[in-house]
Amino acid sequence: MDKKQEIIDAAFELFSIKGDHLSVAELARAVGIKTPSLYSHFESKDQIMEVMIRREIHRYYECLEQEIIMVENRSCKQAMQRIFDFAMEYFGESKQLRFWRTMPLIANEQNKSIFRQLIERQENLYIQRMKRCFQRGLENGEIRPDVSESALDLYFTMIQGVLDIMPLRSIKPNQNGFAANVFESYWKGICAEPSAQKGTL
Amino acid sequence: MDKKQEIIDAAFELFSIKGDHLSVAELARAVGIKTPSLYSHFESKDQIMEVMIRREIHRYYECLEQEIIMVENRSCKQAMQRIFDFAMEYFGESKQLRFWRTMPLIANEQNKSIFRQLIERQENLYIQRMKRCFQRGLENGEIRPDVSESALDLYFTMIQGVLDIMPLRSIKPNQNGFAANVFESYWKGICAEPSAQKGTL
DNA sequence: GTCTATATCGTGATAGAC
DNA sequence: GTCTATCACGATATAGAC
Repeated sequence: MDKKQEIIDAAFELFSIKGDHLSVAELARAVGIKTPSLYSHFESKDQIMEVMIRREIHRYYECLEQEIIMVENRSCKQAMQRIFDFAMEYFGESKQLRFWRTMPLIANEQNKSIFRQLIERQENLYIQRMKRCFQRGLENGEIRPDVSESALDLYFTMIQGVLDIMPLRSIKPNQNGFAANVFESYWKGICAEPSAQKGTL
Repeated sequence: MDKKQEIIDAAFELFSIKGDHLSVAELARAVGIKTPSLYSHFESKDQIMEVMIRREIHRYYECLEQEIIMVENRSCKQAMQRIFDFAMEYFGESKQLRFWRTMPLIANEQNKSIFRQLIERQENLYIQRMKRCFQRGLENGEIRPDVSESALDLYFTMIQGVLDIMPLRSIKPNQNGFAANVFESYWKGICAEPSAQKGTL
């Protein structure tokens, strides 16, 4: 088995728990070696962090990309719902949620800047894809014609916000009612036939 | 002037920039004394952190409370808009946004637990108040009668989400268009006469 | 690749003089 | 209340044997 990989895996685990406070000693212990041995695999702690964070960012947007491709010929509602659900599933793993909350706050400014740019680029691709999905909904009449494009921004903010609010209120990702109801409320606000939609309360 | 207060102020500034990495040496320098002198005012670094964080949590919910009282006899839309705007103003100060992002990630588990409880209690009061506002909107016909209570959760998630998304897309709080448009989209989704609302795009 | 031993630094905190 | 001097500790990292 690949020790390098093992180290990165353990670094991810520890980082999502202890954030920047993870020490190389803990990391070494987690993979069953002594501290100096880490330095046969990596140059520095910062390098380990960089590789680990870069991998997770890449992994997330890779999965997201695949989900989007899979729903490209579905209805707008189905697509938006699926991508919403995907975010809930991915971030439902509390490790991953903590990773993304912690990552922007790391001390190393150089790494921080690298990740910012990486994410901004990926995020723009994601926005473009969802914009097309939204347009499709407008064109095929799923979405009311008077709905502005800001409703798509409301969609993005909803996803982020649900992920903030659920831990704040101690709602577990399993209790899926909260997230599902919020999405229904959102969709009801932009869909063409509000009276035809089934209420959730 | 009160040195104790000065220290807390400086701790807030530094914490919102450097998070948990702020050192007592920096803190002492910031208020123009040497490290050991800090310990005439406080018992430990953890205590300084506790007082400082507690103060900011209190300050925030105090302001929020006042805003809510001020809009209690206004229309539902005006009230929701005002509270939304208040959040944008408060967190528009990047210090405060960083404070609230960083605070849940501090290392000291005991402090962390104290703040969790403190916030959860305040947050419940806030939710109750907004629930009443929402009910008012339903009763006086501002909000469509078929809108479920989850639309209020969508409101909360929107506020949180806007605060996440804006820095992610490098949108400055001054460029108020983004937030304002998202709120309009939200309101359009729940208000009684969608055709009467002015679109924003 | 892994180890023991060690270097070097920054940290939070204390003792004790003024 | 503030200082100088100092401590104990844990951090990252390196040297060099196996």
